[in-house]
Amino acid sequence: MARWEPNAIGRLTEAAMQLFGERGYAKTTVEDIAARAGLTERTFFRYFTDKREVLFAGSDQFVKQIVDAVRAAPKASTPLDAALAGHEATSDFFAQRRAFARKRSAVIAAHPELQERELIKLMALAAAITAALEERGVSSAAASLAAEAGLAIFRVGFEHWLKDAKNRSLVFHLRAARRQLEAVVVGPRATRRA
Amino acid sequence: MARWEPNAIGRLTEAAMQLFGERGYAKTTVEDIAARAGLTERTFFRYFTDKREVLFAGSDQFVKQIVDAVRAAPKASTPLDAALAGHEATSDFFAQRRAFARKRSAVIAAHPELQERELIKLMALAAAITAALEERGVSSAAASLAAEAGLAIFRVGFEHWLKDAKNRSLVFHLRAARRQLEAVVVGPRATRRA
DNA sequence: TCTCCTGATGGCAGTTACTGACATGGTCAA
DNA sequence: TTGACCATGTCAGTAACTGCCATCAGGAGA
Repeated sequence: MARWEPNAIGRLTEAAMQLFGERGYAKTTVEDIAARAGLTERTFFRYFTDKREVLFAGSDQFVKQIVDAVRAAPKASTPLDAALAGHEATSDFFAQRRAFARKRSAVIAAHPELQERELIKLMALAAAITAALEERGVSSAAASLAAEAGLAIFRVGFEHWLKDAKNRSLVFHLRAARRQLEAVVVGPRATRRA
Repeated sequence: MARWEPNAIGRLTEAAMQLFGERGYAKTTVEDIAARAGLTERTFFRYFTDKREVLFAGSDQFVKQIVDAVRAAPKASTPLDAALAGHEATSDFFAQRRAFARKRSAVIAAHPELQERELIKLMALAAAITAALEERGVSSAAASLAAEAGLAIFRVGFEHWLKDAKNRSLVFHLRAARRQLEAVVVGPRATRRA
């Protein structure tokens, strides 16, 4: 028998999600979170660099999954399509966790401190995608723009996916957003690409 | 003669920029900043909600200037062009402060805590631009995408402007980035818009 | 079986960001 | 001259975060 309950990180994360939802971020102390998880404040700070980070554990693997998909995209893909291939690779993952994603997004949306952390994680993702695109021979500026435009598409598509009463896939919403970005950039009366 | 030295906010901001540059963000306390500005910690927190905010004072007026320019853009402009008209409206402002902008950007780039704050300010700007575009009759999703794509252009253009040894204007770099985004979205062999 | 080492956890003291309540004292209008 | 004003100061308190050392079950080796 193990000396300690397993999965301390998971318990802390779960406790934090609950408490932030119940009382709000500012009104829950790290001690509260640790206590609900059956641990102490000190242990919390061994797993997470700060109070915000508790909702963002595992984002590294997430980035890796996306970057791998960018690398694996067909050579002929445009930079934007390669970036989107990365985001589409998360569709199955999210499909299994729609309810959880909704809760988590609601908590984050309600707390600017958490939004800040989410934004910097997304920019780290953008930087990783930019690097992956550069590996593919895309120029630095084009890679940045494709990565950031891809992120804009992801943000809009993800939001619509969360709200979608019909439960259509993330891929569906990403592609819709992609078409819309094209229209917005090129203009309504533009000739479409060959 | 005034009872107190004038421009407390400016002195605090200047002191903070200096100290963050000299010792780094983490190693300068709010008390340090206040002392260099000839004030106390308590007064610092009357002007700024937290330690990070000291580098972001006045961002409201900044947003207002951009949103006004978006509103003033020609009716016929595409959503993206209207958003970019907003960003171009800052070109003269920045032209006068290139050296300051470089210092400030260097300090922010060196400190993730400050990047987080900058990102959330930029997202607030995106939200304001989105609202302004919706006022113009642009659909919600298109407005979001145009605002975020505009921001991507701004970020890339601004970075190039900072580094530009030839000191070309921000407008120049924004337009270059805009062209590049179009290429990235539509694809290299695409037909250009009429 | 004994022993030693490892590794997750706890305890504790210290620093600093931030807040609320109240005090101070030039300045300026009446 | 006076009194209200208001930017600033003082002080005490909470909570985020850190460094250092203690604890102690379990596994490896003797």
